[in-house]
Amino acid sequence: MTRLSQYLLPTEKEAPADAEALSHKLMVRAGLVRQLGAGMWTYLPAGLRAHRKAEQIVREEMDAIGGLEMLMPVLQPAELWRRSGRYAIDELFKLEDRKGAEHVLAMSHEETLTFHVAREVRSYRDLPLILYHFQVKERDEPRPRAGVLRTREFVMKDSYSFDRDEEGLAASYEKHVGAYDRIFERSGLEWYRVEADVGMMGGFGAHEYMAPCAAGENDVALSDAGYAANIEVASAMPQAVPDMPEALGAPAAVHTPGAKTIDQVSGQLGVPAGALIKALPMLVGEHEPLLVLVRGDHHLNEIKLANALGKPARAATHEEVEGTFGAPPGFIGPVGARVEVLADEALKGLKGMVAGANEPDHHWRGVEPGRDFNARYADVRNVEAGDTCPSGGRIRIEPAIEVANIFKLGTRYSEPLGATYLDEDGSERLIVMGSYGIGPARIIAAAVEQFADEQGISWPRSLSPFDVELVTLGKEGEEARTVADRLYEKLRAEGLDVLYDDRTASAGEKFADAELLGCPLRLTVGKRGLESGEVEAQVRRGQHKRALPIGDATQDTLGLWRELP
RNA sequence: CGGGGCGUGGCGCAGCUUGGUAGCGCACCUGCUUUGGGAGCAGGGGGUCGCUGGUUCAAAUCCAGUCGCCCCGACCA
Repeated sequence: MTRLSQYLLPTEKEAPADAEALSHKLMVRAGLVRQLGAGMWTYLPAGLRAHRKAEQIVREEMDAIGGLEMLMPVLQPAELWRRSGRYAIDELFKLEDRKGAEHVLAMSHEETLTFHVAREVRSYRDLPLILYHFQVKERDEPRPRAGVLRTREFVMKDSYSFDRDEEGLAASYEKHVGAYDRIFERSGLEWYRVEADVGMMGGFGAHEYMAPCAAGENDVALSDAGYAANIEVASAMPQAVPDMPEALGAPAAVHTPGAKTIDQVSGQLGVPAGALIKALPMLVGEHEPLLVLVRGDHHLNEIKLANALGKPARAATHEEVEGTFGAPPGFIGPVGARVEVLADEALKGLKGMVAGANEPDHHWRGVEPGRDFNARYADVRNVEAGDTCPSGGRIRIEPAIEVANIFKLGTRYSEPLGATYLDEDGSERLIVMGSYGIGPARIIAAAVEQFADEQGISWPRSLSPFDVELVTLGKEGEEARTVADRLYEKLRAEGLDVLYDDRTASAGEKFADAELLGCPLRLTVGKRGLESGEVEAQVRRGQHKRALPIGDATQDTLGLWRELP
């Protein structure tokens, strides 16, 4: 029974003043969600329907690859997290019960499920397994933001694969790639599967599913040649520097008073920023000094640097630069450097460069990497729009929201939690794991972001809280009401989810609300249409209207529905 | 955690500079009229001015503290 007169769909003409992101504004205005606190959101009935639509797509595709649904608690003993070494994570909510026993609120369920599998799985005959659940995750986010996009509590579908070996893991991983590809195909979103950072903790590989939208927190490097990677790990051929200065037989000192920044140096010397060598004094693992070089117009990517070094590095402070690096900040350079030098690969083979002279107010011109200083090389820069990707296309960079990720865990959890099995030869082996997350709330928020227009939300039909919004303009006892009542019952009998706006409100108000909520199809039954024996159908995406003869309205609606995006 | 901003009926805001017991629009309730693009008229209900303390005869307004929320950055298993 979804008559709007008896439903809770509190729409607002104005968005909350503190809302910034489009999905935040529209989901509140359309009556889908309400805020309880920072990063805490309530789903109202219609919002929950959309969330469930996303969940159901995920569930069906998980079941299709043999995933087994279960349910694990959010409240957990702290001990489990001590064993995996994740107890110290700041994002983990910690609490005590009345007896003083320590607990946590789970931020994901690797520990929990590995704990169970360690007890229930004994033989290679029990493997492989894919287990999953939909459960609330709790994370003490440093900064919740953008409505439902980044919250402290949210539902995630997380699945975990358990295999005998890495070969098995690869197969389970591929199954998830297939399932996730189908999930996002069905969702109606614009999406990309991109290479992701595997982080310090794991080694084999990871992908993220990204939905491009303005409120996205990630930057994704894309090319028409099919390249897609998170900017954190993206790699590409740099663009050539225009108007490079001429090469010199040997470096020549130049006076550059007060020129401490790339802009100042390139301005004073009249050379492009790309002709400069940007020298970044870093400390690796807090102690080892390292001078990292990138082209003047490029930017260091600290994640790629950490991956190249095998451990994180941070920028040295001014005091540390003068002490440890023996050079004045702003004029540091690789020629005659006292510390180890790591150069970005984009510097290889360049000539006629400008670099700091390690003396106040001086630079060198005509510097050539390899000739004038030695360095080891690694790809540690951010790709830039316009670079050439490995498959030959030009890179563009778009903001996107991470809607899912898949990750090869290996034995990261099976080892500390003792998840082993007996192999055919009787030897005890560690179970090899993968973990795969997907956020239904982000899917629906991304859909709102991607397809909204001036009037409001425009759902893809796969995610819409209702298939059809039926608007009657007739009052109790009038023909338009009677006809709409009948149509409502018929459409429901055909299996469509119909939101029936039977309120006594003005036509304008009903239409505006319908467009704000954004169901893919709207049917209007009013006196005007009935005079010519028709009801009006309006497709939300593009707002094209079409008249349906009353007698065929049910079948015509079903036909229209099947063609919708 | 660093920087910035904001807390006044459900939503959006004014009032604060210069203290005198709270107002506007929307929404809501009642009645009548209206009914294909956010209706009209009339009547009405609803606010510890985030909280605590201080100054004062008197605090939404001044002072101190505190809590909450938003944005940028850092962070993001």
